[in-house]
Amino acid sequence: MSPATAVGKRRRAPRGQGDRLREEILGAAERLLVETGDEEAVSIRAMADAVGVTPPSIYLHFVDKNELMFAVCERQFARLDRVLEEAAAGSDDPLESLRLRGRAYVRFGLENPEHYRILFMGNPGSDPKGFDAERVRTMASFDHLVDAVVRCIDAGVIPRQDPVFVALGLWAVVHGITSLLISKPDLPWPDVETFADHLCGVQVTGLQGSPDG
Amino acid sequence: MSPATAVGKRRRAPRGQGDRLREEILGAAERLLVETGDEEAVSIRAMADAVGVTPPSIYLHFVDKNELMFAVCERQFARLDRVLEEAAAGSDDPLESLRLRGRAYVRFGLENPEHYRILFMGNPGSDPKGFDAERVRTMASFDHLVDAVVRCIDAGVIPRQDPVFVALGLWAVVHGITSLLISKPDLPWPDVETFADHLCGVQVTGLQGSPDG
DNA sequence: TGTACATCAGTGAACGCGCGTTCACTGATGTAC
DNA sequence: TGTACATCAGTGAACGCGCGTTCACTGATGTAC
Repeated sequence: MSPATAVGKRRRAPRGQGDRLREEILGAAERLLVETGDEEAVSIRAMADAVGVTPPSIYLHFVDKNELMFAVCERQFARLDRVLEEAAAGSDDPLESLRLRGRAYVRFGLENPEHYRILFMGNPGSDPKGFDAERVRTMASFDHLVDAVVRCIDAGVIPRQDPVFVALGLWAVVHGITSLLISKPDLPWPDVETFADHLCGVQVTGLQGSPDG
Repeated sequence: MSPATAVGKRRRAPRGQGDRLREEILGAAERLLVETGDEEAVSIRAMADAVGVTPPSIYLHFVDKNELMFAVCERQFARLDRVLEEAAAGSDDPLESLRLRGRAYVRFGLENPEHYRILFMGNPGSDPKGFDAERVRTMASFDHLVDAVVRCIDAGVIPRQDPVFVALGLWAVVHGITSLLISKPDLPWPDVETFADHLCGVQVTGLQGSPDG
């Protein structure tokens, strides 16, 4: 069933619209990540097959696999940011908004474990080239998190201190929950939402009486 | 330089001591993880080469690659536990001891990123078979962490509550720091020890005034 | 209105590579007679 | 004390596989004359 799965379901794109295939390929890559739950399964051949095209066609739209995976990461980053912003908009209270953000982050990771994995659990050496620290540092969602922390500080619910430092700490906490649940889903975890809320809550509470620096 | 790197440096094991090679192979696997920083580089061929032996020899000592990687994980688990116990013994104060434990955990991960990766950042589907949740749940170091939490509760420095729940939370926090630093080492992180101490401290402080359940 | 041509999306076959694993074997060494 | 033999650590060559990538090509379609 694997070879020629999609044969015949695709018509060659009309003249000006070669770019259509590009989008279809990216879509197929994401679908393969979801369906197989395994980054290894996202091969040039598998993507071509999923789209109903031969492998060399991929190279009409991406110079190599690295560039393709880079594009996939970019799209997931944008999606994550969108999801977090929407969640954060769910409350006017800055602390509650921050909490919603954390909860949405964990949910995003658990609903899209392979997407999350390529974004934040990869080997830095084997991440798509160019998709490096600089890229992560400048990603919108991190700035948005820092802004959210600033709003909490301004509102007086978090003591005044370096918001980037606080943001990195909160990120580490939600990342810890998310990635550990992804890698070890069968441990006796408490309910996820409760767990995330609890840990974020504890973290924020702890910031109040921060004992040392 | 890669082929036959180790040629000649090995003598065939004497009669009763075939098991020697087994240990040498495991050692080579660990060395390869450290040196290449890439689990992919730990192939049957690479290990055989590192030990100065041909690939089929590996199968005299492991039924397949899965069993070999399982053995590597077991050894790392034991090593982690040893490291944590030694660190925790550094103080008689239960809270300080817990903190030392957290700090040592992060250090272990950052000093052995690929070892850490195969233990706690793998895809559950591609972890060595048998090295599953059941194995992790029963690993000594987790029990030891729970015990350490119990000691804190008994000493009154952490409010009385389910120690397994608290332990999972603390684990998630140190895992978050460790794994994020491993995957994104180039972000503008604060000093690692300080950061770990700070987050663990905040977490413990937060547990005092735990706002909800 | 008809035809030659350039454009461009996509193909088919092949490349070299490293992987895990299998199979029939070799050759040193301790042991039994 | 000498020799045949069983044991056992390790070898050499090969298997089939899927991978990323390249190369010369095909054939539909819009455009210029």
